[in-house]
Amino acid sequence: MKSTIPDTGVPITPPTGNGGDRQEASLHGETLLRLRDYVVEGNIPEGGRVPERQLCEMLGISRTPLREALKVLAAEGLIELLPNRGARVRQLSQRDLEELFDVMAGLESLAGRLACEAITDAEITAIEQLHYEMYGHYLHRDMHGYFQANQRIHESIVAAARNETLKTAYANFAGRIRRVRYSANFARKRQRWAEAMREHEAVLDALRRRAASELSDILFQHLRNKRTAAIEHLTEPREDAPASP
Amino acid sequence: MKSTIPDTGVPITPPTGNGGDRQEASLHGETLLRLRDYVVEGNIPEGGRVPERQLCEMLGISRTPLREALKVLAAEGLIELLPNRGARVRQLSQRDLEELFDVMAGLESLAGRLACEAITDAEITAIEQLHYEMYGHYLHRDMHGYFQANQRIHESIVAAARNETLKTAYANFAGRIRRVRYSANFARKRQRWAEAMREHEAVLDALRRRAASELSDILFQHLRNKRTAAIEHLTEPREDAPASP
DNA sequence: ATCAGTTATTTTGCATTCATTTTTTGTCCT
DNA sequence: AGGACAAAAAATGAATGCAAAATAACTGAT
Repeated sequence: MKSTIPDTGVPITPPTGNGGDRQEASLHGETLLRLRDYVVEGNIPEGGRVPERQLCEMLGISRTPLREALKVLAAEGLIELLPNRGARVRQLSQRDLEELFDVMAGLESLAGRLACEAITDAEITAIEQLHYEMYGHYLHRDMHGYFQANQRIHESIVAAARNETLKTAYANFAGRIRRVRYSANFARKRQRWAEAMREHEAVLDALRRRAASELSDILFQHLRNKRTAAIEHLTEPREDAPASP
Repeated sequence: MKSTIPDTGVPITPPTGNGGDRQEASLHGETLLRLRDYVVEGNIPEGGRVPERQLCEMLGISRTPLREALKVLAAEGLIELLPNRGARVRQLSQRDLEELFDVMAGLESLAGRLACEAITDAEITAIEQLHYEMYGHYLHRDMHGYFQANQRIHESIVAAARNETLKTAYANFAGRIRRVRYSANFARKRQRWAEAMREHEAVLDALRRRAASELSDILFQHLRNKRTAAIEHLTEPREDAPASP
């Protein structure tokens, strides 16, 4: 067999009890949730083949609901379906990444704008808390903690926009670049770290003043800078690694 | 039979020759395209049931590819699938519409911002042409022509953003509110018409100057105003109709 | 040994079939 | 008549089966 899925010999989650606390009546829905996570979490290498047969065994289901789920994932942009040649995990070109980051920037920019119309003082306080927490991680050079706090801040802004449609779209795009986002989060680029901290302070400032268009600009620029950092990181992947093996 | 699909007795498009000039290798892909158009064009009343069986006969296919297409359309937000109770054309609440308009506003706002970075003088000239054309329709009270020119202007801005991901997302959301958008395009509200013309002039002005954040603001506000007009139109549907039958 | 051509195996796409669930129809009772 | 219950019909969800396409394996020639 030439599949690219690491065969652990066990289903992704226990076959009977469903994995998380989510409930899904239909097998198709359940499969969709599990498969989406499985792909988003990077269990299959980019561009790797995804043989239906093997996934069926993995999930303990027949091909019908699996294929339905694959079609949906393809529509979401996570995988691509080549006619008669099966599904592959979508490989994102540099251009794809640039586009995705820009769309994310647009959505967050919008979220900020809308948030200014509806956000409560309590919500702002909560975001400030997250900001301080993030600052702590920054001081301790805790990349992972920093990343998580950062994510939660951005999610809080999206939540404050009070727009479920936006939230869903945001989650969808975030899923597509999740792997890259994490790994490319200016690993060891301390300069960019400091810069990002300042940008976040500007975000908070604009948010407190409910300055919608200003916040919109700041958020867009913030994500634009993140995009630049991410692309750079991918172009010159490891600045501390030896030049040759 | 209690379906809500008008039964014309003929397939949506001739079974053998495919409807448009689009080509799709798989039956599933073909079905998806045809069904999406069929729904977007409003052939099924809102909230109407979509019996698989009937659609299969209509399209001359078996249930498997049809069901795959339905799952995708559900993921796109055009229809909803109730467990064990089939597919319904998604009924948009007023809140849903508000959210959709806002997201569209965000995407167009982003498109304008990005367009400022890459748009050519020729493209701007083309948009100006469309603007004059639209002005002509405005003077002649030609709603349909006005609407189409308007659409093309917005599409041109999105195209000038040079972002396929954005373009796809935009098309998706546009599809969801297509019906409402058209019917609600301030029918007979001359005041709003004039206002929209002025806003479009401001758009062109900012575009010529490549004033990204300014254009972003203008486009957002423009769409916001459209949203208000659309919602109003739905709330008080016909201002010239008699109050009682 | 390498490569073209051919055959065998696997994989995909779609149709069909089977088991449940829902909806409708029919019947009986008040 | 009207409503509650039960049986029949239809629709959905998922598994299986089958034909076509693609991939892999094999053969033989250079």
